[in-house]
Amino acid sequence: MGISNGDPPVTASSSGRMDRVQQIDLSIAPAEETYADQETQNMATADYEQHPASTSTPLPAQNFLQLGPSSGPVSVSNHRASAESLPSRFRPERGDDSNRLRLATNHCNERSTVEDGSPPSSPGSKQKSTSSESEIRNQLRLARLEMARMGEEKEQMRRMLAALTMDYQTLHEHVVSLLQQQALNPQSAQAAAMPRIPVMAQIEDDVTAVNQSRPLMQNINYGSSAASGNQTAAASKHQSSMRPSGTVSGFGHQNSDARDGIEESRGPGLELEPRRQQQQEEEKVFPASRASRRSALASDNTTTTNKHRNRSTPERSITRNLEAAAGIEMDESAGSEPVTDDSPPREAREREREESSSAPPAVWPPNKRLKTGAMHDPTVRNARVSVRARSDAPTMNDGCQWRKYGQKMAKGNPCPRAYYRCTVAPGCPVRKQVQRCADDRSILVTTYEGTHNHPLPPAATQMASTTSAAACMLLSGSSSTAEEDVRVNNNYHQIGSGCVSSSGSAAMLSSSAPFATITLDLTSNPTTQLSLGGASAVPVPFPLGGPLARPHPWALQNPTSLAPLHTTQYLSAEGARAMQAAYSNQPEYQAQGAANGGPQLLADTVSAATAAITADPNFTAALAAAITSMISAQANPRHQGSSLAGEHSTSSLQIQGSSSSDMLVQSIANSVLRPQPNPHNTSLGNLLNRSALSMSTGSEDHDQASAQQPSIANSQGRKPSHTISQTQ
DNA sequence: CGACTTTGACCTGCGC
DNA sequence: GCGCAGGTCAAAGTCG
Repeated sequence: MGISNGDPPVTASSSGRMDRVQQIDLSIAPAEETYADQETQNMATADYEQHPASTSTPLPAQNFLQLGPSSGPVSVSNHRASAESLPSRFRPERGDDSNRLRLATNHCNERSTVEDGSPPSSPGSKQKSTSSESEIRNQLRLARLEMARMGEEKEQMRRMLAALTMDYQTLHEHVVSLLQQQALNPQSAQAAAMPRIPVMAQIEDDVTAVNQSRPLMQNINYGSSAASGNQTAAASKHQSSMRPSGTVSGFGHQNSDARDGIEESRGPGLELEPRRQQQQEEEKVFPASRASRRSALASDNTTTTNKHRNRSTPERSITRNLEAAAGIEMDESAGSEPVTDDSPPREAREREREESSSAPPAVWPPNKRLKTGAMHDPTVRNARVSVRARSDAPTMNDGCQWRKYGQKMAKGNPCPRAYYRCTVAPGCPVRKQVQRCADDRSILVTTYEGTHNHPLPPAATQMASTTSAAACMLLSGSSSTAEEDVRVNNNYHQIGSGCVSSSGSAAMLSSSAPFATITLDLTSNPTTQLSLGGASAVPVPFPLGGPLARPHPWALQNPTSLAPLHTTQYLSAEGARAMQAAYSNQPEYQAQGAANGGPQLLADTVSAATAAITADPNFTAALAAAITSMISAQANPRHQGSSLAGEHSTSSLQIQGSSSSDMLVQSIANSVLRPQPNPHNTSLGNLLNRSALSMSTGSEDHDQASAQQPSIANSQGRKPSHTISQTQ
């Protein structure tokens, strides 16, 4: 599946992509990875997790098997049984074999060429030729044996995938039925507000049991778990805290306790013990309360000069990180607690800082971890949702209150970029960037980042919901990854460069590495465009509004792990209508719309965009192709791009509709339309399952896909990416 | 007077 | 190590 287009070299964020490859890719092996230690195929699961070649990162236990929505207590044993064979199965043996075969073949060819050019009558040439022929025959025989073995493995993988898919489907059906029962129950409303529905708790317990029994399976992600499973404790805490109890996020497993929040927020997801340990270690390293730190900084700020006030010292970074990670908790402390001077003196804090810096490397230095564009959680801060819309106003009216806190001139754009912070609630981490398009200054590009930790106004809520779903979908394409310590399950959604026209016809989503960015282009015409970009883009309809009000825990896993690919899909109007119909059938949205009485235009936009994106069966193909491309890019680090949205070049890839589109589309629709406890798992799980299945359907499929892929026409000549334009 | 905007400085990550 | 670019902060200024 190698897409060879000169892509940027591997960056720190690329490690997560490799993890994703391992999560999803059952049959496509990184073409460039070589697993010299063939004996490791027989290694135990734990050994495999620590296999030095299995990932470019030192992160063990990041080999995910994403099964999709984990929805039921059913067939856990099957998962376990299936997983028994995973360690060796998921190893990129095929790629390894392929490489070896390829190398062998090339070797033979080279030899033949050289020898053919030698004088045939020279002494010893005949003998030499005979020996080389025998060698070639031996190599061919070996190659055949390898191929036969690969075929057997392929069959095994197919069977395993089929079993996993069946398990998942069973679980999903079970959960759906339970949810329906809950809906019929008069107490369903209350149950819906429960942070943790019983069935999910049971599933979670089952999955946890499986994980505990099998170390490798710790990272099995059932749908949303995929995202959450990788989340760090801080991120989990952040996520859990970011869900106000009063919000409608049905999947919000609220729990004030950080560690509980990890498990709860992940739903059936699995938490790695090392992550807990990491959080504990972090707390050890930074024992002081976040509030006191903030107070300390505040007090320090008042006593120091402007130049030396709480500037970005490591401590400050830590504080930022903690603040961001703490979410509401931190906000509350900041908002309600007066700035006291109970903080330790500067000397003490510097000492503490030194201690922190000298802490064992088991804990990634927070001041380093935070930076990569994300203060505390790369997923949180890396995921963005952009909205392009024509507006004469300085900023779009998205229903939220914003306060401008900065303005900078961005490179490549004569128009300044303004930075806004949500002021609806104190401490809301949501920020947005507003910048006019350099080409067309009538177009306002608004990029949202973060998740509201407060209820949103009706107008903003709808849009945020859709945005959230879109971001989830987008990011679901990218499996959870593990950055250095794997932090996933962040309620984070971004809009990068997509569009949904108010007419309900055009929506273009794109994401680009290293930031997973979904872009809604409201400036385009009625054709819905789905652009899966750089990281992974999933076409999702976004109502104008703002950041995600109802975050999907699993959604923003690790944007950085997304492949630098672009996929663009043009959805048919028929699909849009179908999806709109489906959308209108969503009780949640109906009730919401009725209660809110929000702008009908906004609702129409959302519904239309959702419909357009999710109804089109071809979307499935686009998604599958995007995932495939992402996997390929992950397998080939050179393909990893780091360009921001709108900066990457675009290539085109023509793909045909997928036969599995119905199910996937339905899953996506569920995800978009029902941001409930784990419905998004469906889409993610199906997506991944489909992707894995399609990838495991044989090498011919791969070859076909590979052959399809690169029709690369760099339009911008920067970092090549790929656009999947679906032909209808 | 409070809320908001402007603006220069600062910090960090990344590429060279 | 240096410079660049993006992002953030907070004092100063502005507005209602």
